[in-house]
Amino acid sequence: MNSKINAKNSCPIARSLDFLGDAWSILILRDAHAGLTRFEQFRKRLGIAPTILTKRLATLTEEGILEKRVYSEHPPRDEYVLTTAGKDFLPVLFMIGDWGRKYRGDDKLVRFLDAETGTEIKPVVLDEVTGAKIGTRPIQIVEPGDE
Amino acid sequence: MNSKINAKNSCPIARSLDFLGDAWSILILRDAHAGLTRFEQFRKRLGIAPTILTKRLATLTEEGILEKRVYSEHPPRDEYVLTTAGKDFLPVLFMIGDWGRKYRGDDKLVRFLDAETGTEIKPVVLDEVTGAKIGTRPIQIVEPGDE
DNA sequence: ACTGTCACTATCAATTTGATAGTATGTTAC
DNA sequence: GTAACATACTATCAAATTGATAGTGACAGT
Repeated sequence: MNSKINAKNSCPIARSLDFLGDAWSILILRDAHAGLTRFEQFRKRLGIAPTILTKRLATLTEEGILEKRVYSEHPPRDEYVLTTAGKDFLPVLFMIGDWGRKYRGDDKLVRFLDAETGTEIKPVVLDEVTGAKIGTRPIQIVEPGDE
Repeated sequence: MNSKINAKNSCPIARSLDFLGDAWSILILRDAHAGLTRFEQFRKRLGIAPTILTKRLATLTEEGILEKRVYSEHPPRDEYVLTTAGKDFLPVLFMIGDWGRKYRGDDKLVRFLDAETGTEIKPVVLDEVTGAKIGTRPIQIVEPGDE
């Protein structure tokens, strides 16, 4: 898919697809949120070929989702940390996970707990304005320019 | 990426990646939620090659996200409608869109309004149990088997 | 008969993927 | 001091996927 089409699309979903729309990128982001930062950590955890990992990390860095940082001059070592944009991707990951748990789940899934209460997190998407759950009320789509 | 790896993974995010992790699939789902159902509708709206569209629709159908339905015997015509699993994907689409609006947005984006109130929808992910916004509190990851 | 619509399939060049091996720059153990 | 190890990659290349273009089959309308 030509990413230049998406970048100029008026749809906010399409705009996100330059890096999303690739399974490895999503898994890298997941692991970055779990605390991984280094090339070898990602490679081992994901079982991804180094060629592909290099490409994905480069894309995510260009897209401003990860940031490359030198953590050792001698020997020269780099790590990849989440930017604010990357951290803000967490809700998307949670919703993807929630869908997977519901429709691809069985008893052997990882669980995410609230560290303070120890309770399992049940993510829901609400409209902050009306307080309604997404999907329970009709939606109106407005193209830019139309009033 | 080998999809069989993801299907047996203990991570709910990985389990979702058999169809997600492809930009076209996400766009097809977006348009299905906007009311499109037919091959030619998707093809024209997305500018996708028919070979690719056939493959994506087949995958989404196999995965139980879309359902193929004959809407005319003479002439023979099919359409693709969202299953419950497909409809439940809407919150994910909203969060992807929300991220895109924040980090890839400008003034020329489509807006989503609550049809009843006419207000713009501002999606947030909350933990239904604690009521806290996702990302504001530390998370504990529990592997299956570990107590 | 001819043109049009719809839901595709066939063909095939170009791109992307990803497995494997190797490299550059160092540190550590003996 | 040299052999092994660690990290973050790059080079190579076969295989798979992508996607552009053209065509097909079943019908409808005029």
